[in-house]
Amino acid sequence: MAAPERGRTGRPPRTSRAQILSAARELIDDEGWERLTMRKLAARAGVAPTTLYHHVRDREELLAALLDDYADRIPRRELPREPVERILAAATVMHDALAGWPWLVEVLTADDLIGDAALWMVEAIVDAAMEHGCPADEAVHLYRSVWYYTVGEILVRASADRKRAELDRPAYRDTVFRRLDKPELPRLSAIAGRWPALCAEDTYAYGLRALVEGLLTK
Amino acid sequence: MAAPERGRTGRPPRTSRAQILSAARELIDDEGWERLTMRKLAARAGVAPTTLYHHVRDREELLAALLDDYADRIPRRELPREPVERILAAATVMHDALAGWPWLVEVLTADDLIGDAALWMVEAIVDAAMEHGCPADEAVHLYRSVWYYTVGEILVRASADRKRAELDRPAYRDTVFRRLDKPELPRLSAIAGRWPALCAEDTYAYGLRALVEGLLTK
DNA sequence: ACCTGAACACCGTTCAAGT
DNA sequence: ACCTGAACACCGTTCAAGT
Repeated sequence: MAAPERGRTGRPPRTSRAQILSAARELIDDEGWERLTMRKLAARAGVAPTTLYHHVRDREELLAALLDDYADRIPRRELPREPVERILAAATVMHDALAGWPWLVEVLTADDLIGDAALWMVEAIVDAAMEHGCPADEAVHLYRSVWYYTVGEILVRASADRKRAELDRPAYRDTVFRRLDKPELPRLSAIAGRWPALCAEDTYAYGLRALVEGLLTK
Repeated sequence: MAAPERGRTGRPPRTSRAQILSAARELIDDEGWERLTMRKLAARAGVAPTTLYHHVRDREELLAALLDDYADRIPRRELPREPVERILAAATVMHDALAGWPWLVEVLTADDLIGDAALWMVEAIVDAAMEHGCPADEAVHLYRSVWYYTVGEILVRASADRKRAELDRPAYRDTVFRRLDKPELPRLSAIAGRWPALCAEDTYAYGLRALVEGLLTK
């Protein structure tokens, strides 16, 4: 009741939530999200660690805020009219957004955390599937299959990249494939040398199209 | 040279690596893998925290050991002869093995960590794809698409389950879908009420079949 | 209202010392 | 050879006290 519109009481703020968020983004880009600690973040923001708790509830809320923020920035693309192509395009927007900041997937993998701001992509996919002739349930299931595939791709690629960056150990896969000349694994033995190169290829779009066409031509 | 076959020198071991691993398994089953700390593990094993480092190099090696161990226990199933069905069956074995201990995915998501013991499943899929007529590269790409889809499904389901278990917050998704009556999201608004139920359905096999058939009928 | 230092209850890991 | 306590360099978070 007595709270004045403009004149607040007490000390004026020196730190804003926005400052904290952008410091957090810097820190994550520099060191990765697992290495974001409240204490390091405070240091970068130039405040005491305890000050952070005036602006965010806890570490988890901070990460969720970063995620929402990022989702808001995803530009809304014009999507093709043809349903199948529309699904592929919307899924690709999701995929590319995640690929740009793969740690998000690790924070968010719950089916849902696709906050508000990202729902238009879900809508696009469900709508296109229904326009193509799917009943509602199937459209949702299609969306979920696409989501599984997309999350998996991002995650596998992200952790492969991370492993590659930590050059200390020579990539477990390589040691596995080196000893790989077993009669019970003829196909893998034959292809062992080319395996790393084949895995490095970007086949997201390829698999996505197959998945969607497979789902729609049942 | 002088090392005797049987008579070792020094104090006899009181702790074995196997004991540590099984204590770790208990701890993970009780509290989840993120909560497995070296100190808690030591307490459960009845030794000093520092003792663990005599038996495993560090926490990461411990987790890798658990993973290898688990992979060794996956029973080798007889797979169908028909290629498409063989792919589906092998993928399902992978899927079910991971579903039984979903934290593994989070440890392992690198494309590779499918240690030695699990390679037969990869072999089965690549082999079936080639028998069906795929060239080697395509067979590998098919395997990877299946792997993405599988990893994604496990991960999304596991973290949804975890969220549900932490009942303190009322599932972000539900709050999102409650306010969901926006004209720009007509499909989602119409289906909002049924969304949770639809997401709870197990559609792994459904999407897997579509993906594989989509990939093979290009 | 906003910020802080001190403190609590933790971590993983190393290393010199004990048996 | 095996095990340990003490110690190091960290965590996230709370809370009473300062301005």
